[in-house]
Amino acid sequence: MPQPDSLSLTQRLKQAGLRLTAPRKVILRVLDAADDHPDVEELHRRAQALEPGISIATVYRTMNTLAEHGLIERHSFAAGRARYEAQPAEHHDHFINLETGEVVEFRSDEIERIQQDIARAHGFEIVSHRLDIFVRPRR
Amino acid sequence: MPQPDSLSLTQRLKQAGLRLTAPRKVILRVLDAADDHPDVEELHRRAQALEPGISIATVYRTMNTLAEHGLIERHSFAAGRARYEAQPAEHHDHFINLETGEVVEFRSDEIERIQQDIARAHGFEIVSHRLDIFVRPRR
DNA sequence: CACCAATTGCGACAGATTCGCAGTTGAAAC
DNA sequence: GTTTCAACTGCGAATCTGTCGCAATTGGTG
Ligand SMILES: [Mn+2]
Ligand SMILES: [Mn+2]
Ligand SMILES: [Zn+2]
Ligand SMILES: [Zn+2]
Repeated sequence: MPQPDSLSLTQRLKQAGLRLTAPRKVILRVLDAADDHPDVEELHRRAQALEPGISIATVYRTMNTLAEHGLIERHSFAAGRARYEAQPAEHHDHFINLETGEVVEFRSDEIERIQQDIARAHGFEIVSHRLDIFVRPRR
Repeated sequence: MPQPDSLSLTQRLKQAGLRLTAPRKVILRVLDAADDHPDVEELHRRAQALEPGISIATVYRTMNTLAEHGLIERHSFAAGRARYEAQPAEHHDHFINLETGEVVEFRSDEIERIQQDIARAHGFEIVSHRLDIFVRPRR
């Protein structure tokens, strides 16, 4: 059951009872424009480009707040910095191209279904999951 | 194509051209005895119990070395410390019980196959992957 | 327009892991 | 059995990512 994703990030932020502050306006715009999976430093860089003065601590805190409220997803594909994306309309998993660092999204209803089946067989209920596939181009 | 897993960790260590030092003897024994997914602190604790004086820096370095040579697997189920296990004979994925912290292993040949198919369809070759499923007991 | 809890910027702090370095030691070669 | 020396170790300092305390600011409601 995905959330009402027809709403903009801004609308969802207010709906969650959070304040639409100046830094958040900028960060939400950055997230909305992103078609990749930027880390906090990159988000900060992009936000700074739009509006200098935003603190990186605020980016960190905002990502925490947005994640807690389900407006974004946090990933940790590799060691090091976490990476983020706006909560997608439909769940997907990721290929990480080890040669380029590029991240490609995919989705398999079949895999999703099997996960459910196995979890149920073990007496579990799935809260969340992540499937990260590290790949390289076929030669 | 799994590696020659019939060999003991010790044998594989030597075969990799690594030195079988006193601390490593202990750490390998700890890894071999573990049936769970301990973190560095826990490994250090267990190693200390067998042989006081082993430094945690050595445990860190040893885990890196063993991982580089494919003798162990490193996991990061949650934020915080990484967790380890001896390279299993057969690949498996993990359920993480959010209520107890317990880790349960499972394997689905079907999921593995589908991953291969999708990767191939994208022109990728899989190097590695991880599927972590965070669950709770069904009420 | 006043009010006040939520939010921000800043620098200090924390947790996990890595690193530099001097001393030790496997194990290969005498 | 000795010698030899690069690999390895212990220690503490350093690094890196992320969090926190606090005083100042500010959304948004009345
Ligand atoms: Mn999935
Ligand atoms: Mn798998
Ligand atoms: Zn994605
Ligand atoms: Zn496991």
